[in-house]
Formats: sequence, structure tokens, C-alpha cells
Amino acid sequence: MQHLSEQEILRRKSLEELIKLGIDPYPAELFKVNVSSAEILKNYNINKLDYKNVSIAGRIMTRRVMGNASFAEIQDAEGKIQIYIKRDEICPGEDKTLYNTVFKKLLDIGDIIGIEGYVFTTQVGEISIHVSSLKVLCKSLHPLPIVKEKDGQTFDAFEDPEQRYRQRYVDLIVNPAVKDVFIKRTQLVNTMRNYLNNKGYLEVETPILQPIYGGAAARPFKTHHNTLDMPLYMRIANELYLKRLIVGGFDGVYEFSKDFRNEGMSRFHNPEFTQIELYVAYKDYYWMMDLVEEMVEKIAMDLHGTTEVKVGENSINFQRPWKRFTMFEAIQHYTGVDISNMDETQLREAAKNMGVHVDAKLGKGKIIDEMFGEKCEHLLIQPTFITDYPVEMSPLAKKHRSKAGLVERFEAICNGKEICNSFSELNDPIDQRQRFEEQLELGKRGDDEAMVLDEDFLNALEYGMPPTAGLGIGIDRLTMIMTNQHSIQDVLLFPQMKPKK
RNA sequence: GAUUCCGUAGCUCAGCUGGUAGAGCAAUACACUUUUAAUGUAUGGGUCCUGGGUUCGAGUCCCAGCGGGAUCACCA
Repeated sequence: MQHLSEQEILRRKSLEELIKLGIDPYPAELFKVNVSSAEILKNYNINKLDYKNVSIAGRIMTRRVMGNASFAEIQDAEGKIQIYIKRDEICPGEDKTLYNTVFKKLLDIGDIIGIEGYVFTTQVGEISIHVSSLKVLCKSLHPLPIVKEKDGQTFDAFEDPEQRYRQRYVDLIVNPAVKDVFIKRTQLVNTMRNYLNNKGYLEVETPILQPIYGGAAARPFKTHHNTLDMPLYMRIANELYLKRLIVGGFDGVYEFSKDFRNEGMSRFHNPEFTQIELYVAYKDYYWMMDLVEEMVEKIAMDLHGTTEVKVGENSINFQRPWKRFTMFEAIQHYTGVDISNMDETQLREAAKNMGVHVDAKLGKGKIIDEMFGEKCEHLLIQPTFITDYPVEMSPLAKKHRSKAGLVERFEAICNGKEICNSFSELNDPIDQRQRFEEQLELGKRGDDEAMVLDEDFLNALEYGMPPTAGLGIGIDRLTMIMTNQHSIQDVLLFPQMKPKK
């Protein structure tokens, strides 16, 4: 038996009382709603005649009882609206039970009711609904956190992160701004989907349970299939499957992919997260940069009506064109050192001079990556493309058409963080096999994030994949920027949490 | 994983050098027919995260654990 607080016991008693009065606290039949709170508040003053007979349902959020008349606020999916309940209006006869007992005593903040009535404006000027009938739709058994508000100031906000994430339903009820973040997240996904569909690309679904995981450097979750009696891995990326589809003759495919990585958690990392990956045949990474600019600019416009987005202290402008730097140019720009022709010994020396600590085991590519990560990335606030990465770090990207040791790869950096990763895809099957073999070597040396060799993927490439541009965008990260949220947990409805006791 | 801060009523938070647990909102009762953080009067409500220890006595001090936040590391 669960432990009940005083208030929870009282609510259960009220529930019993309602039933004794012949009122079903959880009725089965639909309640006809003909308007939303937001629509009334928006349009009532424009056309008052339309709101003589409104029927609306919502949760009781506040109550102000003044004898034989009361005000309350009810909240529906779109917002809150005040209702005015007069005893003799909802109880026209001798029997005043519905008002005196049901409304005043047995109903609580948090209960859901349906009302009918007409809209009017109170003496203080607030658009309200004058209630003519009231129906109980759902009795709530837990007291709701009470958040009060005046002149834009909030009092006693429900803000303990642990409770908010564990009981997101409560968070959504009492913190309307939270709901708005998730509406924007869906708008963001819709904008992308519409944009890509309009270009004629096909949204597809590929396996989440994979016998061989691939497409990224990460540690996977491992699971087991009972009937087949074999291990399966939850995908860390869908890249290799989408490229198989390009081999198969689709010219453009994309997937919003839930990926799973068995790694540490932080305000930027949840064990499961969402990426979109896109592959388009006969294109290269320059072409893909144009697409990213256009699509992300469109997202900003659709969400905010402007390309200018506030993120923390910064104002970020997504208007095209974005700045483009090669990785070497970026390092030269921020450190004054030109590393483009350095060998490994010189690079090690340069890193030391910059104050970048590099492990003796790191190869050339990793040293460059460390320099960029420590000296440049966090300074890139406005959206910027960084291009042409060392080949060692990009086993699935095509070698650069003119620069030895580099690949045709770019990342878009924004607010000091990567928001996408893209390359001209490696379609030379012999080169790809060599790269996988280098990864195997890394794995043997103890790198538990090294890629495994996927023989079937190589087989596909050997049939021939057209030149292809590929792209991955972290949806959670992009949503954080577009909605100005500090933590990934604030853009995931149900972030991963340890069970409580 | 490391460092650091936090955990007290349904919610937001006080609680001093250790001395029987406090406020506002919410709840209960009464009053009040256009209020709005409604108001007035009265009342009830606690496993002080858990387990040890020190002490005559622990919400408070010490140790361990659980959960959470922040920062750092790996990573998207």
C-alpha cells in the first residue's frame, strides 16, 4: 500500500463522495468541445457574437471562491482561461448541491472539468467564461504544484530538475514554456521533413537492431535475440544502411534515426538521441554545405520568423551564406600558426607552444583535432563551416580531390558546438577496406570505439556506389540551440534517469 | 569516471555555536455574488533522502550509501 499524504487521503474521500452523489468521476462518454482557450482570448473582442455558446474542457489551475460566486482558471492544451461560476446559474432550482458541495468542496485544483457558457469581460477587463453548466471529467488524486504568477513574475515555480524530468507530465501541466520547447522541436523536424520531401528524397527506415554496428566511432549497447540465439547491437548510426540504399539505386534517402551509444552522460549527451542522416547521389560536400545553410536558415525562420536566434548570452544569425574555413585556416586564424605543411614532430612542437596537451600516442590527425578543439571550436559562435579534416579521423569519408592527407569533410559549428557532420562519401571499395583494416588495428590496440569491419557493406560498395554526399545532424543539439535550452534533458521529453531506489 | 554543491510539509524555501521542527502558497472550517499572487479569521499537515557513528541530546557534526544539479574528461 502506497503512503498517502493528508491531501491525497482527502482527495480520495472527495472521490467517494462524488460517487455517492451519483457523479461518475471518470465518465466514459465524450465531452463535446467547440472552442479552445486561445481562440477565445484571441478572437472574442473581434467577434463577440461567436462566443455565446462555448463548450470547453480543461484542468482547474486556480480557484477563488467568494461565497455564492467563484472564479477559477482552467487550462486546456492551448493555455488558460478564467471561468466565472455563479451558484444560482448552475443550480437554477432549490438544490444547490452542484455548487455548494461538488464545486466548492469536492473539486480541487488539478481536476478536469467540462463547462458550457458564454464569454464576457469582467469589470477588471479579463475575458472570461460565464458558466451555465459544469461536468466532472476526471478527479485528480495528487495535489498539483501551485505556480502563481503576477505581472510576468512567477512565484513558487516548480523547477527541481529531478522531479521535472522524472514526472514530465507534471512539468508539462504547470510549466507552459516547457510545452512550447517540445512543440518547437516537432516543428523543427517537420520543417526538415518537408524540405527534404520537396526535394524528392525518400524517407526510409533501417534496422535499429544490427548484427554489426557501424557508421560512427562509439561503444554500442549489446542485446541478445533468443530464437536466433545471437548477439545484436542497438545502432550507433544508420550510415552504412543508407549507403546500401544508394547502391541499390535510390538517389536521395534520409532517416530520422534514434541512435544509442553506451557512453557517459552530460548536458550534451543522453544514451539515446536522434540524428537525421541524409545521402544524395552524384553530389559532393560543397553541394551539401549549400543544402545545410538553406535548411537550417529555413528552420530558424519557421520557428522564430527571423534568422536571428538568441542562445544564452549570444545572438546567432543563421542567414546565408555562413563563413567557411578549412581546419588549417581556422587554426591559423585563432593561433597565428600555419600548420598546413608540418610533419608530426613539428606538429607536436607547435601543439606544445600553443599550450595544447597531446598524448605521446596521438597520431598526426588527432593532434590537429586537439588543436582545433581546444583553440578554435568554442570561439565559433556564428554558424561556420569547418572543412577538410585529417584522413585518420574519418574512415568513411573520401580522400580530398587535391589535398593529400585530408578528406572532403565538413562540420558546421555554432555556439561553440558541432551541429552537423558531412562528407563526400568514400565509394572506393578498396580504399574503404583499407580504412576498416586500420580501424581493426586501432581496436586491437585497445580503442573500444574503433569501427568493426562490415563485410556486407564492403560487398555493397564493390557493386558500385555513385559519388554521394552524406550528412548527419544531431536533432537534440540543434533543438537546444533553436529553443535556447542549456541541457539536452530539456529537449527530451523523457531523458534517461537512474531509477529512484 | 573526477571534482563540487544540494536533498526539511503537496510546491517554493528558512532553520545561527548541537537543545522537542518553521514561513508563504496549497489543504481543512467559516465569511464573502465581477475576483485575479483575491481577502479575513481559525485549524490540521513531517521517515528532516537512507544507514551507521560522536553526544546526555543530531535536521544541524563525522563516515558510508542512494538520488539529483553544475563543471571537467570521452563523445553527437
